[in-house]
Amino acid sequence: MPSTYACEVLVIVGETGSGKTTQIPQYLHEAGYTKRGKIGCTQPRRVAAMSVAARVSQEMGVKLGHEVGYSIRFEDCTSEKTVLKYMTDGMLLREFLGEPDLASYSVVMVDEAHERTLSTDILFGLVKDIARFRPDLKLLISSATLDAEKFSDYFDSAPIFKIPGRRYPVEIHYTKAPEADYLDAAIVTALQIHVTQPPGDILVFLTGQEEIETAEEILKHRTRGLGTKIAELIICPIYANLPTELQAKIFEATPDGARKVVLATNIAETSLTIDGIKYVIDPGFCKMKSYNPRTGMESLLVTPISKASAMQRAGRSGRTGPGKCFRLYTAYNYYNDLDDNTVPEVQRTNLANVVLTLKSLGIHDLLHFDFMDPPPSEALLKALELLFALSALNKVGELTKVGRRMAEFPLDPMLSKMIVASDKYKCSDEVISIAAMLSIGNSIFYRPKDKQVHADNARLNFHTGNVGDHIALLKVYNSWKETNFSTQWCYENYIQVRSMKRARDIRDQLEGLLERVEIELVSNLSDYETIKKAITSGFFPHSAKLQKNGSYRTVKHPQTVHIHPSSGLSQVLPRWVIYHELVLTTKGIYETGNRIKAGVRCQRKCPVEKGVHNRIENLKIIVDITMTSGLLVRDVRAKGACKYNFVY
DNA sequence: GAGCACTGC
Repeated sequence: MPSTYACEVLVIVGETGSGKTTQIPQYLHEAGYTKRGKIGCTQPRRVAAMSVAARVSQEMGVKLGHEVGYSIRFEDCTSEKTVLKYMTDGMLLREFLGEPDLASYSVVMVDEAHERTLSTDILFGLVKDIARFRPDLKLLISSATLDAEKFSDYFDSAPIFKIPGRRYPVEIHYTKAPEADYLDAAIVTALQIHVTQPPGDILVFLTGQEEIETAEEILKHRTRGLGTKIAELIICPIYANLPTELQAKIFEATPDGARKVVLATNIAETSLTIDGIKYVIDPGFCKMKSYNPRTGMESLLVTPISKASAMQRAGRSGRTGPGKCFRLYTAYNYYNDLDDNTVPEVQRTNLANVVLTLKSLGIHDLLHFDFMDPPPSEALLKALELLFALSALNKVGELTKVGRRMAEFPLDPMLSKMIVASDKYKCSDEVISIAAMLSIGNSIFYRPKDKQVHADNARLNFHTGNVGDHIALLKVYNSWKETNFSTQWCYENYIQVRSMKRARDIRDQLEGLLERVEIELVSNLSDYETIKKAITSGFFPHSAKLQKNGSYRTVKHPQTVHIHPSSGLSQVLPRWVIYHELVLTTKGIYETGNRIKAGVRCQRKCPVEKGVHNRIENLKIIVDITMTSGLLVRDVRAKGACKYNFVY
């Protein structure tokens, strides 16, 4: 049936501004496709799903949430009437769990497929599979020009349909020789544009908060030195962790005679668009997550970007008129050293959660799952091994009852396991708070440069009684709750309001899910030991033992690590610790010697010479250890150790 | 005594 099958899948290529996302679902609706099911359209980001749905409902003259709606985590704006449904790709993946054949859909459109998010890649395999026995299901895969052929090949030579887009020309400039210090080069370039080029704002792509803060200081210093000889230069930093009220600055209109320079992370590449940008400075780097399946360690590394990413960055200067992009690498570097596309996330991440999801969809032979770009098999095996150790899978790789309960939670398996275990220890109330706090990552505590001492003191308050970081997080959440979720309280305690609100949303969702897996909401604050036991039954693979010299040795993949100074236990040094994650830092180059360099893997070709290579190699193994006290770990270690012999 | 790209469920 290849010929009939091929007609059911269509690859759409359309640049931004082609209207594919808003128009195609409407055409299909008019053509009668919604008579026998919904049209679902996935987006990588929540904001996009919401705003596109709003626009389409307006164009169709219907109320948002009626015929046209959207569905994102924490917010379902659809009704029984909804026939055009915009949603995040992760949301459709969750829907698969309840409806494995997507019976209520007649059309699925995977939009922005070129971004290759983890969810998009999993969806590919799943929709390709159901299309085999559901010839009535139409699949639309919409992507940027570069990978159209690849998508077409994957979907059995599906036809490609091109939609022209409108775009302003962008002039690309390269450096004549590689830059030794891209940060300095970026600053010099920005100042040169400022004094020599016609009006228009500047966007500089940097790798992270620290780099942005450094650049801001240097720029301020240098423009001050020039005094009134030059026009005003307004410096606007922007990165995801910047408090919301400070982010607003980039959207303020630039006053006449002045020029704005926006110092941004990759957030400005896809997630937000800034009006008035005419010049882009692209040093060619970003921070990227990579995963070492051998050690199970994830790390963030400064890495050269891909050609696709460089083109996306350049395009940011041509949104409202012709633009210019200054690449701080040579044309030779661009054509010969940069990869065509960014390595898809599925190939550089821990797959424990993906494997749990696929298993609960009844897909057992994961090594032969039809990934467009398969992850390393070691990563799959590692995930299977972990799930087995957590008792989520049995010896033949089938989901256990524990595993089925775990799969209900949108969390990493170790966090889900800790929640499932809290049933036994009668402390689910506290454990879901901790799980929610841990799952937002490390953006809870706000630590401005000029008030570090105050911020650190505020943080230490939550550690009274020498409690570990997990219990401290619980105290933070409960204290905030006692103030009736006060914003003022957050400011006084140097805590990020936005993160806390997210923690509350996640916690509410987890509380709702407890009911589904029949875990009673029980609180037990009189005894932290039960809470620690629950945490340990999820996190025993992350245990480490104190060494004589004050460092720690991890149990599973023996390696020397240190407690991160931001941990409340960095001065306490318990005999045993359970840590939440290992992080790469600049500490310990001599303690761990070569092992550190071994930790920095996946080093890829670099478009610039020496200077930047040094920046990368000087990163060392980071280790943040967040932990509970030690006594629990001993019995758990024994339990974990005997389970590690799993061979799939 | 050091760091946290960006999403998403």
